[in-house]
Amino acid sequence: MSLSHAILTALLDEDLTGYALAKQFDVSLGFFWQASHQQIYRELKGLHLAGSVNVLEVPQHGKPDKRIYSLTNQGRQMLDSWITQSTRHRGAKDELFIKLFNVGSVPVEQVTEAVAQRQAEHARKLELYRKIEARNYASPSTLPDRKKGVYLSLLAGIRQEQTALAWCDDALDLLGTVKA
Amino acid sequence: MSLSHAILTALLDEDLTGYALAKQFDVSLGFFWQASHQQIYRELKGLHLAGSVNVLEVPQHGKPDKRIYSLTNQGRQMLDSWITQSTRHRGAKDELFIKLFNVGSVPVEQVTEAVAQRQAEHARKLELYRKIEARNYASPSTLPDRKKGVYLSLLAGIRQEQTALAWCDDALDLLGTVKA
DNA sequence: TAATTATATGCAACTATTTGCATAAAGATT
DNA sequence: AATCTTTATGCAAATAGTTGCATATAATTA
Repeated sequence: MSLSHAILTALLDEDLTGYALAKQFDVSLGFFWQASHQQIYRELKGLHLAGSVNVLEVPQHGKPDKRIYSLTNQGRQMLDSWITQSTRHRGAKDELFIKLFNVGSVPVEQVTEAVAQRQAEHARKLELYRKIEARNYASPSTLPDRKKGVYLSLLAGIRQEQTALAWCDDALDLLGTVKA
Repeated sequence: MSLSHAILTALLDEDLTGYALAKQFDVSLGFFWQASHQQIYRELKGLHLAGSVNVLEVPQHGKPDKRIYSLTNQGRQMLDSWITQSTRHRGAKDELFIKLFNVGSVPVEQVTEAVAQRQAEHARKLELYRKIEARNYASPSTLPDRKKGVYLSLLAGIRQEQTALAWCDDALDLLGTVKA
C-alpha cells in the first residue's frame, strides 16, 4: 500500500504530473522505491478518487492534456498518520545470491560474470550518488531541517554502494580460487 | 519467475519437503530471498507439473502425508541454463526512506523512532549472521568449492548489516538536530 | 531527411506476493 | 488439564508489480 505514500511524499515539495513523478522516481525517491509510469498513473487515479490529491487539467495541443496533481489536506493527514505506523520493508530479492548458492554445481565463470556485472552497476550508481552529493549536499552541517532526511537517504545509498563494491572485489577473488 | 530457481537451488544439496524448504528459506537463502510457505507449496506444485522435481509421498498418521521433493535431471538443466541468463534484482522497497523524505513535514520523533527500531533489527541480524559465521565458516581459507558461494552470501549479509548499523548511528545523530 | 528521444497519458493481461483462513495431531510448557 | 509451539499441507481472495501495447507530437541527433 505504500506506493501511494511515496507519491504523496513526492508531492510535498511540488505539484507534479504523473510523467514528472515517474521521472522523480527514477532519480531520488526511486533509489529506494522504484515504480513504473503505469503503476504511478494507476495509483494517482486511486488517490484522486480517495480525495488525497487534487488534479489541475492543463490542455495542450497535440499531446494529451497535462494533469497536474497536488496534495489535499486529507492527503497530508494521510501521510501524517502513516508516519506513526510500523515501517515495512521487503528485503531485496536478488538473484545474484541464488546464483552464488549454485557455485560448485554450475560453471563458475557464469557466476563470476554476474558478479563482475554487478560490480559495474554499483560503480555507476556510486558515481551518480557522489555527483548528487557534490551538487546538493556539499556542506551537510548547514542543511535546513527538511533536507536532512533526504541527505540521510543519499548517505545510506552511498555507503551501501561502497560496501557492495568492496564485497564484489573480495567475491571475485574467492571465486577465482574455484575450479571450473 | 525465480522463486522456482531458488527452490531448485535449495534442492541441490538435499531432498526436502515444502515445510522444510520454508524453514530453509527462513535461515539461509531467505536472507536474500524470502518466501512464505504458501508461495513455496504453490511453486512446488508447478515445478512438479513441469517435471523439474520428483515427489516421494511418505504417509504419516495424523499429520498430512509428507511430500519429499527432489531435483530431476530436467530441473538441474533448468538451473544450468538459468545461470547464464541476466541477473535480475529488485532493489529493496523500504518505507524507512519514504519516511526520511518526510522529515521537516511531520513530527521528527516518529522518524527517529523508526530508525531506532531499524537499528535494533540490524543488530539482531548481524548477531545471527556472526553466529552462523562462527559455527560454519570459522576458517574461510579452507572451504570446499561448493561452500564458497554460500560463504560469500553470508559475508555480504554481514557487511550490509554493519554498514546499515553505522548509518543508523549517524542518522540518529543528525535527526537529533532537527527541531520537533 | 530519417530515426530516435522526450513529452504525456493510459488500458489490459499476466505474474508475483501477501494475507487470511482451514485442518490435524504431536510434543512441550505452564 | 489447558495452552502454545512445531510439524505438515493447502485454498482463496486481495494487493502489488511487470510487460506489452496504443496514441500523438515536438525536438534532437545522425
